[in-house]
Amino acid sequence: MAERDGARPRVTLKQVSELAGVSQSTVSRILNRRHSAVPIAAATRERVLRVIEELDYRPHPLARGLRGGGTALLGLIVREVADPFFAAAIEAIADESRRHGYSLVLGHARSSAREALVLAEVLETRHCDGAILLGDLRDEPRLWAELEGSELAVVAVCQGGRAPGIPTVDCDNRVGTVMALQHLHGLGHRRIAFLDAGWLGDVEERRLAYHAFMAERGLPVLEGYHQRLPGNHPDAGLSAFRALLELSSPPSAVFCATDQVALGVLAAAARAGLRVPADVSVVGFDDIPMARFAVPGLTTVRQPLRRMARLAVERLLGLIRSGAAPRSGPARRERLRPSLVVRGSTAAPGGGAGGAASRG
Amino acid sequence: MAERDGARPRVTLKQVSELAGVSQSTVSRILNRRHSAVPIAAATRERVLRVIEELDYRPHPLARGLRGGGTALLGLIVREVADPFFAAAIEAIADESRRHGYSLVLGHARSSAREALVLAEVLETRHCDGAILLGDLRDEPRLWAELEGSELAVVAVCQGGRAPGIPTVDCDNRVGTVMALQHLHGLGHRRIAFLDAGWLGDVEERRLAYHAFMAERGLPVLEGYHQRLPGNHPDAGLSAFRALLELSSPPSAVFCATDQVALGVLAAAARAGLRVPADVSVVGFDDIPMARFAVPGLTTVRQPLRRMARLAVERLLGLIRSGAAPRSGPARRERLRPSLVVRGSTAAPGGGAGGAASRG
DNA sequence: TTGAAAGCGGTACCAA
DNA sequence: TTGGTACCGCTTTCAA
Repeated sequence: MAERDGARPRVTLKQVSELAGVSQSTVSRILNRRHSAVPIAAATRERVLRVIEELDYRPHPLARGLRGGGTALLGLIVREVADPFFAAAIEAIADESRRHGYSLVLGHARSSAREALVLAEVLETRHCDGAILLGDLRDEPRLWAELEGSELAVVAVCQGGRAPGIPTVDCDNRVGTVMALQHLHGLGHRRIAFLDAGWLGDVEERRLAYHAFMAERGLPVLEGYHQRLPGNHPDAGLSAFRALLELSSPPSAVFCATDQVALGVLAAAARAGLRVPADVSVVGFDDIPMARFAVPGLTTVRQPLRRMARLAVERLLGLIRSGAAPRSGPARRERLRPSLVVRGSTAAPGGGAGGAASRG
Repeated sequence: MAERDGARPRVTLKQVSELAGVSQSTVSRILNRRHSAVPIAAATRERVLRVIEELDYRPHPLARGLRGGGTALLGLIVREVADPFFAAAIEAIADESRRHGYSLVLGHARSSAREALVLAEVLETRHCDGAILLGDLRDEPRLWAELEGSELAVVAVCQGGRAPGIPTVDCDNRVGTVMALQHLHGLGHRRIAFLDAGWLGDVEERRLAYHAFMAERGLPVLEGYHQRLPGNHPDAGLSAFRALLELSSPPSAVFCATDQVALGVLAAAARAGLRVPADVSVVGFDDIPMARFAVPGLTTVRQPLRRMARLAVERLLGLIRSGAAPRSGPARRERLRPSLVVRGSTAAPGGGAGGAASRG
């Protein structure tokens, strides 16, 4: 009755060694067989392994980490955990990490000086063996400062802008945008509007690509055709589409920087009594799970998420294994090719009563 | 050139103490002032704090945890990270945890013996000070076995079924279901179908509540009115709704166990040329972010997620502070009251050409 | 082929 | 009020 009731006090390496009648070093060696420039007697190993089994012994990760063995923990810093695209990315990264024996520590990066600090603490220490930056975090100066000074292994995913000295994995937003616009253009659309999704991340590249495409083809970007949204949310897409309808010459197609925005546009169109795609075509970007189930199904550009996750994790583990991150000079940037997914939200213009312009 | 280039070798407690001319104990005490049954000279504290500042010293969490100080890490075990409802829950829990200085370690629990093991390792060790189980994990025997044997502080959220000896926070699914059905009933619906969403979690309580409600009011649950779905996904809702349309007497309203399923129903209705709510009313459950932007807006039952998260984290921290979890007997179960959110997907029956029955 | 022992960075108990 | 010091559980030389 002396000890806390039901407290199974944890099996230690020492106990294993004693019960097996060997030294701790021996047990440790058997556990980490990779370091075996040292041979071990088969009989000894046998015996030790049996004891380990019997006692259901598990190495203490903290102790291990403290001594320099790594923590099997990867930090994942995300701005918006609940965003459908990022949620899917988190899932993919978590799966991929686990395939390699790592768990994720979630750093939710909602802007705020104090929070960024906490986050940095999680990172900077040896708590995590490495970290993945998911999404655009350029507006987190403390984070970058912290990263700069540390030798932590870091990889960025969907970072949008370049991260100094940090290997990056993202999809080729320019190519994706061109795919979307070519699709619309091919259907006969000329009046194509663009809704961005705030200033963050990949959105910027898509915006640039839109303007480049329109200029190249000599398509007009009328006043108001490029709507600036306050953030990446259906709400924003909804309002922006309304603004589009107020224009003297509304577009016949809308290219949205993200699916989230596009879903808002679909909602707005429905509420305005417009039919998609008869009255107006809509294209998104990302191919979030919901895109398939929108009404109508959303034509969009798919990011190869699993492959991106795999690549990011592999790069990160590579960095970890190879010692530290030589955070200097331009780092490798991996750009995966997206693909166009055509669903029901796009069609040739004029299928309805003359496009969105016919409204009112 | 002896050491790795750019490796800032980490400031330790010892260095601080030496530079400040005090002992390690003193520094440690100043850092953890809560344990101060011990007074400390103001001058000393001053000096030490300055050195800490100067050296930008941060305690090593691993070392701290090893000695028993806790890791400031909470394990979060989730089945489906990318599910919109759970993603929102993760966000809420992450925010709440951070308000208390804790980070989350993500355990992605997709069923698989080996994975559950890895997960258990993360938990069982002192890696995490406690853990939150999010969603139904009853089919993870290894997890429960592990939990049983450990003294880890654990709280379950949206667990659906009871978890033996584990404090639980969820919403009152029965009340929520009744709200939804009363709403439909009040609008005049009598032929109300139910789509479950697999067998997991809260769904079961909603199913029971549906049958109870229908029986009480003497409403018929015709053959096929309760569709069993393979899982919680729009896809499943889509197929199930099609099956509903095949019935000789299709329902005038559909109550879905989750919004995910309801979104699938909305898509299916649109593809079948049915108008919602004129031809058929649809109600969901959860109020995921997308529900507002569905076409039409989805009437649904909202779970008070922030409050649930707050409660869960507080309970967990309480357990952690109070020592261990006395994993025995029935534990407290907190059921929060949901609320009905009426949007455009519900209306009195017969508004269209006679309900879904009129199809074909 | 194996063992002894010195840490890793802190915390906390016991003296002074 | 402070300092000394024995650990926490494991890895890793260095010897034997």
